[in-house]
Amino acid sequence: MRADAQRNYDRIVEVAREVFREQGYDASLDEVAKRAGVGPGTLYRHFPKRENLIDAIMQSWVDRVDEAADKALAHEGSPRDLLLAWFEQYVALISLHKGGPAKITSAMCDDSSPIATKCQALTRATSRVLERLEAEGALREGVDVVQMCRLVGGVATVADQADLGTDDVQPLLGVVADGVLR
Amino acid sequence: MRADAQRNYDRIVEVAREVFREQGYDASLDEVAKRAGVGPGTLYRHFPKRENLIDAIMQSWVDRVDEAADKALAHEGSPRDLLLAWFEQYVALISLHKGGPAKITSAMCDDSSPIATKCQALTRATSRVLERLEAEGALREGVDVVQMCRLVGGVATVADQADLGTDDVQPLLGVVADGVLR
DNA sequence: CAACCATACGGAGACCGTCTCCGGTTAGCA
DNA sequence: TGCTAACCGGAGACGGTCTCCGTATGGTTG
Repeated sequence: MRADAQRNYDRIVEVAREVFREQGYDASLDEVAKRAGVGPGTLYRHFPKRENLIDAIMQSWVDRVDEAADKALAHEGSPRDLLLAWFEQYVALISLHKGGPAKITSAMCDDSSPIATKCQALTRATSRVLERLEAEGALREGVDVVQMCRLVGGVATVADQADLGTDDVQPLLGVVADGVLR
Repeated sequence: MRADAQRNYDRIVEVAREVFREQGYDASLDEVAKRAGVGPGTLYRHFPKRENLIDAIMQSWVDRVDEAADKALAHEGSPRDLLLAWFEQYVALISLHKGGPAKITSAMCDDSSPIATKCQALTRATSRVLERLEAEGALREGVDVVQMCRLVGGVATVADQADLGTDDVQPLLGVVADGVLR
């Protein structure tokens, strides 16, 4: 990649992160281009689809997912506490930007999605939590990772779109936890 | 209302129902106007916001909600069966059009929304089911109607956006049911 | 039945976002 | 220094939302 191309690429990602933080994942891409000081053509050449840009923004995010799982697993407490701790981390991670929960949850299991690797990071981290619960015999039969991600993702999506606060979200996660644990 | 206005109003609603069925709630409103043989101005005068049009389309829908609740309540079986039967009805009702689950679920509890009365019909029907379960002592403490609607709505939203089939949705509803029942 | 006017129509067009095409520019190399 | 492949970026096509305003018409009144 040529030096100027790399420069533009980095600048676009940086600016997009800022714009998406302010306006959510539906923000205008032309606005991103403008703020980055490049033409729309340049932006679309580097990132043909919006998802490609989101993917680029999320590069460092994968590490945070793993760290969050570590943190939840380190926490001592009942299986329910562990699960709830992870659910909260999960929701927080996918709700970083408005529109995120819907984008990420609907891309789950779609390997052709540009953000597929990001979804895999989430399912992998959730698996780690689930394995611990499994080992403790705290899990109901027939519960699998993808289901859990969809359930929690669904809660996060509703919370995101209806602008719910933590107080409204917590009980919902509680129900999901109860439905999944013995 | 003048006769020609009424004629146009009815025609727009009729056409919109058709277009939304084909293309979901995000369909172009200009297209609706065109197919209805009216100008965009006419459409927007009758329905200033997309939700107003959706609301008009859903006029008869409220009856179906009540009927669906009747049907679920008539069904004999365990509390879990009853709840699952209602959940499935619920999902089906709000998933009639693509984009519906998200629209309806995020309008829940927002009295200023044009489709507020429709949401109320849903919560009312859900209440009836919940009261029955309550009377049977099958419900956990601290579960309220809105939470349930959000949970099921969340599942429906994910299913809608990720194009999930019934086979994928059913287990999710099962988890919610287990989380809500004793 | 004619005249009037409040009401409603509808299309031109402003505005915004997406995305492409292509003439011009430039980095990197020989 | 000069060449060329790679890259830039802006003009503009396209499609959607929504408004404004000149025009048409339904309904009423004398």
